[in-house]
Amino acid sequence: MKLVHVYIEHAAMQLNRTFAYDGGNFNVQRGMRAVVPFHHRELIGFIDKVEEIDDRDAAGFPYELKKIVDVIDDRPLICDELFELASWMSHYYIAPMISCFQVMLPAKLKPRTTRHTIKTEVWVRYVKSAECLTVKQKAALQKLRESQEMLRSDFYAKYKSVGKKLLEKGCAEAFFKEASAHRQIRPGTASPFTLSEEQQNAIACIQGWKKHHVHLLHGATGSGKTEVFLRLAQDVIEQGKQVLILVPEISLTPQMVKRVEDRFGSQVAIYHSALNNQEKYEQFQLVYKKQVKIVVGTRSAVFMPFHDLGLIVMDEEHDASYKQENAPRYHCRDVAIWRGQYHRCPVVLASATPSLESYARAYKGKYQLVEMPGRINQQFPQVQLVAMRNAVRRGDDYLLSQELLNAIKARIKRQEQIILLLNRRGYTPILRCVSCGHVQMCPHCDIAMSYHKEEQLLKCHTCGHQEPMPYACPACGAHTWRYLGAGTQKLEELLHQQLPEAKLIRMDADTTSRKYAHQQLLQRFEQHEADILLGTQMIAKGLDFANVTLVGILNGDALLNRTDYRCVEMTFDLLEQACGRSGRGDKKGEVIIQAYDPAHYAIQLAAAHQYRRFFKEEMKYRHIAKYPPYAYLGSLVFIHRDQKIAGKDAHNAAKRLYGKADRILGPSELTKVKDEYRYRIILKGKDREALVELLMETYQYHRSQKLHSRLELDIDPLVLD
DNA sequence: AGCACGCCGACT
DNA sequence: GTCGGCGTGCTC
Repeated sequence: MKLVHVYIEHAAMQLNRTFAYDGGNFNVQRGMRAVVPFHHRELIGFIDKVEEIDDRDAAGFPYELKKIVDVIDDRPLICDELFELASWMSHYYIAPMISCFQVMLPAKLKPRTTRHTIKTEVWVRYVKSAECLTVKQKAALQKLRESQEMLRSDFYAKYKSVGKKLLEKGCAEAFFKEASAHRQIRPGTASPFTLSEEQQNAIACIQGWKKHHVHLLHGATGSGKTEVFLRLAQDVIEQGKQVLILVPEISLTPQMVKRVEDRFGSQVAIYHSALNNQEKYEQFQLVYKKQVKIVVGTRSAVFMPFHDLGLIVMDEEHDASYKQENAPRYHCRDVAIWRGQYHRCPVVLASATPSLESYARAYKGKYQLVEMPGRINQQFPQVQLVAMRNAVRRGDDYLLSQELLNAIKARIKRQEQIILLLNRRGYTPILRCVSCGHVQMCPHCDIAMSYHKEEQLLKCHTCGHQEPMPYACPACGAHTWRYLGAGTQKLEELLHQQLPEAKLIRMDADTTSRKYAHQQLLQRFEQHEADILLGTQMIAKGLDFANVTLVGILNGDALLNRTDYRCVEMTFDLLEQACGRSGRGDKKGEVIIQAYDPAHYAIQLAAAHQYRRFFKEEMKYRHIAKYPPYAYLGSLVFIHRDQKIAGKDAHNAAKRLYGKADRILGPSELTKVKDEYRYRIILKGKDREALVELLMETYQYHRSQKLHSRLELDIDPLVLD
């Protein structure tokens, strides 16, 4: 008989082991999904190992082997490569196998759901011709015959009554087909640009390595990295292989998607989180059935079922959205490099501001460092720093200095466009009672609520809780409020007062919640329907508007006030990326950075575009404090609705861990989120594998003690606040 | 999770 | 003698 080992998903128990079943007469292979009986119910699981055993041996099992109810797939959904990848991830990120399978698949194919939810659509095809047809009917039938098959709705739309008649007469017939992405066959149109010497060099450097290798393409903003990717991709496609291009967030990089589609036409699949389940499933099928050559996608696209990858490109490789913040907490970069190694193909990590980890590896020679320091248009924007302390002292608005205001006026006069970056949503973040100093906090999180003037609401930016703006102070009954800080809504209002003639578009989480809102707003800006684009950090990256000659960064050092070990790096990235939005066309660009601490090295070096010096400076601090890339981090967060329980479990765990890691920090209390208290312990270690073992051991102990708090592990955490 | 099993007290 | 309330443990 066939002994089949199956991974099962179960809500309460994180089952990270297989269960054995009798495979019966089913065609069973590793990576297929199967319906199995499990404790009085039927569940869907993933088949792991299949072995042929003697029936007498089966009788010797300490438990009764149940029969598989059904096998869902007729070929493995998780191929050998992805199975191996899942095993690696499960260990590397300390996550259950089943969660690794889950993250690889679009929701429609995940174990919970059954195959019945897969959408089908009605198609029509040619059957036969007949004598009795009218001229119109004959013409319609001929068209159908030429195109072999058509979507019934399209067919009816084209030939209303004629189409129905043809079906009635039996000349055409309807049939069901699984819905798939509709791709018009269109060739790539855009002709390649002439390459600069720098671009040619970069391509030669990368192609010089025949086998798998990781390359770090450090190219200044506007240096023409995209064209390098497209050339490399073209070459790989001509060899008959596939290409994966990863981008941080598709809605923010519409221009990248457009350029790839223009060049390669219908050979491209797009995969990102804004697609609905059906759309994701359709794009997944395009790759599974080998119908596309290139995938452009966000983090989750790194799991597409490729069979012959020839190149992986990761644009903006430093971006934090490549890290998944729930289990399995993988970093897309690690997975991309793993797959590159498996397929023996080059992996190109690209950024104007590489992560310190990647740059350090390139610096040491583990990756090939390819530099493109110049800009295509040969000019960098001029950067001006404004010390806000002085500006406020002489009477400027604390949001907008006179220098920036004058510069904006000058651009509007010259019909040029402006991007303003303010890293804060809402109107004024904090509402404080003048008489008693009360600040309204979110009832579920220990975080001050933000005031949104347009809707007259207080919103919590952590959990989304909203409540109407209180008239009287709940603490003392007074009704004079003081507004502290300023957000995008407030800035919009201020600009309307100061520059009543200027048209502006505001872009933040509040104006872009609708699907395609991003693209629409950006398109309107591109067509010069507004002079000013005002937004949060979502507008700092990837945008390419030739007519923008001024970028204003309103609170250049806001990120520096955070407690996170990466806040300085994040400040540098944000400033350097924002600078890159200015002067991308023929006109000279300018950048104005307002800051309260303009002497800080992150701001000074970003203003001077000195990545290398920033790298060396910041690495000193990381070295002293033993932070990445000098050490690995592990984070343990204990969570419970009862503060005492969360705190006690965390302290006990810290006691047990003491002396086992190179350094241990905490437990420190984090802010309450969604009514749950959280305590974090941070471990630092030189040896990642030892850290993994230690975290795993702690987790198992925590489970074996049946403690009530929930323990969340994160190895290589990116954010620690 | 969710269900069976078993231990023990209450009640016919 | 038996019914049922809840704590415990298992799921191929």
